[in-house]
Amino acid sequence: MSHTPGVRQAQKLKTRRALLDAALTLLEEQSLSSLGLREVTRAVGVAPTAFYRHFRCTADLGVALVDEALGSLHPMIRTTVSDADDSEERIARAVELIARHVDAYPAHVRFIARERHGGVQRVRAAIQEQLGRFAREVCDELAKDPQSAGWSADDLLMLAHLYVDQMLVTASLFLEAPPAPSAERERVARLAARQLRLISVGRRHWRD
Amino acid sequence: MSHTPGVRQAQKLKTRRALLDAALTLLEEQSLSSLGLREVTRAVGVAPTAFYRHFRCTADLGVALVDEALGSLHPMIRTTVSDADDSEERIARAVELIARHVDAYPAHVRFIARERHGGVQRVRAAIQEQLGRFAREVCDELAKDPQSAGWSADDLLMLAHLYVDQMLVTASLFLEAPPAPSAERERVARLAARQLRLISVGRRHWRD
DNA sequence: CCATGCAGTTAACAACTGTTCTCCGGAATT
DNA sequence: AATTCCGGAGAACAGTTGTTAACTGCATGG
Repeated sequence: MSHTPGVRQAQKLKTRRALLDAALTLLEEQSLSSLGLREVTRAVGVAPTAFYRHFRCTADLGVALVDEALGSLHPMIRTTVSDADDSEERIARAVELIARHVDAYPAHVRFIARERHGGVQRVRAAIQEQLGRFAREVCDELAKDPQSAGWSADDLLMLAHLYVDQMLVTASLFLEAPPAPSAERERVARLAARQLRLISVGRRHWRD
Repeated sequence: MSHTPGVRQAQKLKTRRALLDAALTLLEEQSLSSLGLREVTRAVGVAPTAFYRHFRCTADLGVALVDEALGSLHPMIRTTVSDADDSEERIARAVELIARHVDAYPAHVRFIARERHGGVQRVRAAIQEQLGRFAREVCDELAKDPQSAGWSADDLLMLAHLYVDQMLVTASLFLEAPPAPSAERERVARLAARQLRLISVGRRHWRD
């Protein structure tokens, strides 16, 4: 039944977390396909063989990281989109929301950006599937908007993909920019805002 | 003076090409940060130490691949953009142009998409610099268009970046789709065309 | 309270990695 | 024709990798 958490499983989850965190740190300056099993265990301070108690291989660990990273990204997207119709301050708020998320989970964002086209097939597939799910959710959100009247389902999905891709591009730009108060960061924010604005303008005049 | 090509340099360039090609092939199912020096030389059929006659390390090889890959991508972008104003068939032609390029140089496209956010800093920087150059060229091209009257330089550059990113996204989608005559491929082409169209609509109504 | 389960350890394995040094043969230079 | 130059080969190095096996200790469930 596994009803009680137990000291046992608690410890297991703890080292699992440590493995994930260590991997995430190591992945800031390399890609998953070069991440060694021993490298991770060494960083955690645990025997190499302990790794197998949690993951079959580093690719499996990568898939787990995808779930975690996009799980944390998940709530953000809905908010971003439901805010990204036309109003100027709403766009600014959406961009700011992305910036805050990148600040809060930089390693997660970097991991997704890096492994989206990375060298490990299963991880790529996991990311693609999750991003597709996001696009469909965004699509649903857009459909609720009265501005979407007369739009075909296909066109809505195409716009949703545009938004999702744009969000990832923006997040990646924030990642490379120096943190909190910097001119570069403001530049990125303004660029992203204007790009979103242009897309919104295109959306408004789509039916011609 | 190095006036004559010579049998000597010809052979050197030949094995250099072999190294680059072998690396490009190996990089189809892994990323650069996990590409081993010996792995490449083994694929070519030369001694591991021969590698050093051409590159200091695999990162240097990666930078060379960036130049090569984006060199081949270079002429395409200008054509794509100078064709991507508003007319419907022009957009279709631009998308078809991207598709053809992906067919002609799939390994190059994959490499750029993969290493753009990959684990090797110098290669990332090289790609970013080249893409920035592309964006500026696209910007120049857009400026010539009478439709860009009244646009600020910043706004033109932001549109240029939008186009460049959109092109990479599209190229990456073509890469994953099955080759020549497939329904999936047509789906990607239509999606890309509509996204370009929406951007064009936004561009047309930007000054409001 | 005792027996089972299981996270983590230790040791060892063959295979692989990047790098250095020394050498060879043939093109290039004079 | 003699000499230099240099792309490549060969061997050896210390260090790393993933994976297996048999183990230890301790929380768990009967």
